[in-house]
Amino acid sequence: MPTTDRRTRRTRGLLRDALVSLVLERGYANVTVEDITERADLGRATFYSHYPDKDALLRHVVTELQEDLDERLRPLVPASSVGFTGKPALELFRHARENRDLYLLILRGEGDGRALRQFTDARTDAVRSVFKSRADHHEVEPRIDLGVLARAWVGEQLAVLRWWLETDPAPMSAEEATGMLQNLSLRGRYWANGFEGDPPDPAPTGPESP
Amino acid sequence: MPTTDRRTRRTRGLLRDALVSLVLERGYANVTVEDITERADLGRATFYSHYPDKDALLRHVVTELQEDLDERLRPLVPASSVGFTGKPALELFRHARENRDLYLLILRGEGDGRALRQFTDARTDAVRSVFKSRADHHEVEPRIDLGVLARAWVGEQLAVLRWWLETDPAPMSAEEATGMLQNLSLRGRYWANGFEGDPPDPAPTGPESP
DNA sequence: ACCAATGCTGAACACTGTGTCTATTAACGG
DNA sequence: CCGTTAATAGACACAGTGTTCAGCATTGGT
Repeated sequence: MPTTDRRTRRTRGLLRDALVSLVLERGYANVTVEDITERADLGRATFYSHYPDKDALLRHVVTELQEDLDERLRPLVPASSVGFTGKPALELFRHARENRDLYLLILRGEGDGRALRQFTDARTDAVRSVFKSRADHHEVEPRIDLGVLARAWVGEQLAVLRWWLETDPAPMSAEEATGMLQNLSLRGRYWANGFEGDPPDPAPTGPESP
Repeated sequence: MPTTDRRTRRTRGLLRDALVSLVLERGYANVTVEDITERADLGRATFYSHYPDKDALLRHVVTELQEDLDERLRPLVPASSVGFTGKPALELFRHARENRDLYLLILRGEGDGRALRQFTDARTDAVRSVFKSRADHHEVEPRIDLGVLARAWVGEQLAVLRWWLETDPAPMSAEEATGMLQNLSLRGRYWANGFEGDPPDPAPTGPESP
């Protein structure tokens, strides 16, 4: 339900684009409301008739992105709770490529990291619920708390996503990147580093280990 | 080589503590220089005779923390390039527990995420070089680019570290937490989720997958 | 114990950016 | 076509910044 008035839509879009480009250029703290309205070619008063402040604009932009992402992920999730298809990760990477600037802004923690926290937490919740239904469906007992597992997986995902978006020229396709990520995450670092077989048991980590 | 003058040391310490506590209470953007000096019980002018602005203080505090961490990690690194001891991760977690507030501030991306980026990047570089020397030492061929591997591992580590610091009451000891993290990271998500054996090969991810 | 050097302080300063308001003009949609 | 709503320029009080300076207090070295 986008606002009906054409002027409003236009103005908010201009503000969004101006914010994103300016923040990537100078960093969130070095962008003023006047900078934004100037680049958007709008009066400063106009800004305040849409958002109470700079933070509110950023919050709105990020929330919008999340909703868009959720919509694209929704049809994929039932499938992924059955096997390890890697499809949600692929869709995330595609979505990120289509909204590269905004994703970079978020992943770099601009705006006091609030955007990144919001994004991370939302992803983590979604991932945890997929893990949960997968565990139930296959009747397996997770060896590690699913909340922790979800956090670790999201941390891994977003670190690689940031690398993939920042590296120029593009190092690989979204398919290749998520395939690699999937292999690393499912098989583990021991395998990824090039070793064969099972990793050694972790060294005893008591207060005095020889 | 700490500054010799006792007054200087005292003042900088007070500023550091005031900054950290205030940022955790209100968020970086909602803390003014006057807030800091007031809590530290110092004149506002004093602040500017030490740091040009708020950002500089935060940068300094984070850099100091990094140097302290590096010093504690240095003796452990040669050992860890031989096997997968998990000792650097354990030391990181211990260091974080001893500097809980500052770590929380960093991991939450306060201060436009600059601190977090600085911290993440430094860790990533260190980890990559360990991976590199391990690969050389054991003469194995990494299956994934070591830079990517390092980023993923640091992303995983810091996500779990943040969870461990934020969860109250403390869910487990540093030894338990890093042991769990090590198992997850080395053996992978397939194992951690409770499945047995090797994960299925990733589904073909071409433009048209059935 | 002394004292030159250095750090701390409060007050005043100009300046930048914020958020609000108002009267006016322009564009919209039904 | 017209009543409604959005955009705008300009003015306003205000909060926080970063600088300066003259005084006072603490310091470390001799």
